[in-house]
Amino acid sequence: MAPDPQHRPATQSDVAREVGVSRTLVSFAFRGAPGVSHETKQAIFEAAKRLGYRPNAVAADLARKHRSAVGLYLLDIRNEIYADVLSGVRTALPQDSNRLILSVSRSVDGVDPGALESLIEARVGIIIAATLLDSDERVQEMARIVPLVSVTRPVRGVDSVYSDDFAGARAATQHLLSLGHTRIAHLSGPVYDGHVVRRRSYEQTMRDAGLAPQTVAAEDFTPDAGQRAAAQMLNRSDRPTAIFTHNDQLALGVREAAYARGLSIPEDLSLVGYDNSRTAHLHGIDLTSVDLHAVELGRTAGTVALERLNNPDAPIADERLMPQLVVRNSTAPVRGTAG
Amino acid sequence: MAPDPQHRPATQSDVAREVGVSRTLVSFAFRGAPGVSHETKQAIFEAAKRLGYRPNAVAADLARKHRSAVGLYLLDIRNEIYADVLSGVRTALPQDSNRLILSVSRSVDGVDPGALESLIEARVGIIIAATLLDSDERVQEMARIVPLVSVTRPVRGVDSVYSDDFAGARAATQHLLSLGHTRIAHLSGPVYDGHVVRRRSYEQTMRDAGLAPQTVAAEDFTPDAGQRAAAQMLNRSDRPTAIFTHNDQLALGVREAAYARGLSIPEDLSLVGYDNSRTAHLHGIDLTSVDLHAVELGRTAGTVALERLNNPDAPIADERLMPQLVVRNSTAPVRGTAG
DNA sequence: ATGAAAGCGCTAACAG
DNA sequence: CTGTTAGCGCTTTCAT
Repeated sequence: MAPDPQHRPATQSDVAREVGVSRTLVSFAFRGAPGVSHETKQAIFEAAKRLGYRPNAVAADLARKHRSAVGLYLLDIRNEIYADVLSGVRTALPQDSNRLILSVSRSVDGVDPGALESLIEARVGIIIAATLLDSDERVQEMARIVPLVSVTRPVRGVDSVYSDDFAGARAATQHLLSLGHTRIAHLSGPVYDGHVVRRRSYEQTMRDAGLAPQTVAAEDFTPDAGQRAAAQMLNRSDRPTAIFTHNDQLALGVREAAYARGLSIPEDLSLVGYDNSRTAHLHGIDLTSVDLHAVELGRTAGTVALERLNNPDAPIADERLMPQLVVRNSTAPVRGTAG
Repeated sequence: MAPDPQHRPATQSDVAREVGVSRTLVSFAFRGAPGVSHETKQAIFEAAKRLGYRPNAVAADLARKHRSAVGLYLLDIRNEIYADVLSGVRTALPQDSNRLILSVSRSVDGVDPGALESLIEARVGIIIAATLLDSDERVQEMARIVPLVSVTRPVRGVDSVYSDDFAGARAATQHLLSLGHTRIAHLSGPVYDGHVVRRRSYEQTMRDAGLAPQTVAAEDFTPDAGQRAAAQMLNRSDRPTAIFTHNDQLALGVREAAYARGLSIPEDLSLVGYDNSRTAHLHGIDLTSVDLHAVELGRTAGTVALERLNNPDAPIADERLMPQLVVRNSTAPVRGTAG
C-alpha cells in the first residue's frame, strides 16, 4: 500500500508525470485553486494517493515567501499554566494551519538566551511567548526581528496579552488583611523584568495598610524552591501567620514545609497562591488562589497572533484580563494573639 | 540597531554581496565548513551581524534533502505525564538542533485522525508520539511514511518506548489484594488499541485470586470523567472497598466523588492511581500510585529517535521500562466486614 | 581558497 | 483549462 520505508517521498513532479500533466496543475489541485477541470483533479488525486504523495508545507512556504508556522515559547512546560496557555492557543488557531513550533526554555530559573533563536531560524511567521524572562529591551529587539506576542507580561511596543497582576496580588493581600492578619509574608520568585508586579503590589498594599512588607525570594518557581524558602521562614519565632506566594507551585511547596513542621493550614498558617491551578481545587488542598485564566490568555494570544499575521500594521495589542481571587479553605481569620 | 520591522530578512546573498564574495563562502562560513580563510570568515560574520542575517534552517533542510526537525505528538498536554515526556525528550535532543514541531491532539477522548498529518507535511525527520490512540495497523502504516517512535505503547514493527503496564497494574492490584480487599473495582478509560493492558492485567490478577473483576470505563481520561464514573460506582450498596484507576487524573476524580459522598480515603475506600504525578505526592493527597517514569520515557524516546535518524536500518527498538508501585496513604487494610 | 551552476519541492505570474 | 518559466534561500558538486 504505502511506499517504501525510507524511500524518497513522492513530489508534485512525480504526480504530474504519473497523470501526464504539468506540476502547475497538481499544485493548483492541491490548493483548491480554481482553474482545474474536474476530471484532471480526480486523476491527480488518484495518482497522488497511489504514490503516497504528501504536500511539502515547508517548501510551499519557502516558495510563497510566506510563513505559516507559529512559534510558541513556553517557560516551563511542567507548570500547569503554560500547558493551559498552549491549550488555549491551540483552540484559537485554525484547524489546518497547525504548524506549531515549540521552544521550551532550557532553564526555568533563568534567562535562556537563544530560546527564540531556533524559532527565528525555523522561520515562523510569529512567536507567541509565555513567559519571557529577558529584559524589556531584549524583548523589544526580538519583536523587531519577528512579530511577537508577549503572553503573561506586558512589554511596551509589543503585542501583549496578560493578566492584571497588580489587581490580583492586591486582592490576595487584602483578603489576608481582611482576615486580620498582620504578619503577612510574600514569597516571590527570582527577580526578572516584568516579574515584579505581584511583589510590588503586595508591598504597596501592605504599606497602605500601615504594615511592613516582608518579601522572600525563592530560587526559582518550583514547589521545591517554595518548600526550601518556607522552611526558613517558618522557623523564625516571629513567623508569618499568612503567606502569599507568586504562584501555586510555590504555595504547594510552602504547604509541604508547613506540614513537615507540624503546622496546619489554615489554623496555623493562611496560604494564598496564584494561578488557580487544578491542584488548588482538590479536596484536602483547597488552596485559595488568584485565577489568571491561563487558557483564556492563550486563546486571546492566538487570536492576536492571527490578527497580526493578517495585518502587520495594526496597532499594538494590549489585552489585559482581570484575574479573580478564589477563596477556599487555605485561609482563615488570624488566631488570637499569635505565639 | 536591528533591521526594519517587517522588512525582508537578509539572506546569504545579501551578506555575500555586502562582503563581495560568493554565496558559497557565506554558506561554508556559517556551517563551519573548512575552506574559508580566516579573514573572509571574519568579514562575513561581521557583515551578517550588521545586516541582521539569520540562517534559514528550513531552506537549508530543503536544499540538503534532509530533515532535521523532530515532530512530537502529545495526546493531552494538560496531563502532567505528557508534559513530563516532552521535558524528557528535550533533555535527550542536542541543544542546537532543536526544531521541535508539536502536534497536540484535538480530542483527548478519541482518535484524532490527521494529528500526524501536519507533522508529515512539516517534513519532520521523525515523529515521537505519545500516546497514539489509533489502531496498531494505522500506527504501522504511519511509521512506513515517516520514522516514528511510539511512546507509552508498544507497537509491533515500530520503535517503541514504554512501561510495563502489565506488571504495574498487577502490582497495584496485588497491593490491594494483600490489604484484604476483595471488592476491588477498576476504572479504565475508553477502550483503544494498546490501552487495555492495565485493565487486562487487573482482570487477570483478580481472577488468579479467585475474585470477580469489576471494570468500569470512564468517558475519557480526565478527573471529571473519573468523578462522574465514581459517583455511580459509589452509589451502589455493594460498592467496592477499593478502586484502582487507569491514571492519576481519574483517581483524583474518584477522590472528589468519594468526599462528596462523605466517604474518607483510605478509611472507607482505598484508592490506587497510575502515573505517580506530582499531585500524588502532596500531603493530604498521598495517593498510592504506579510510577511509570514519564520523564525517563521521554528521554529514552529522544535517544531512540536520534539513533533512528542516524541509522535508518538499525533494528527496531523495544525499550520497556519497569514501573514502580509507590505506596502512600490512600490505601489501607479493608475494614471488618463491609456494609 | 573561491566561485559557477544545478537543484531541493513548491508557487506564481504569464502565456497559450 | 493547461503549460512555461522564474524564482524562494540554501547546499553541493565541480571547476578554477
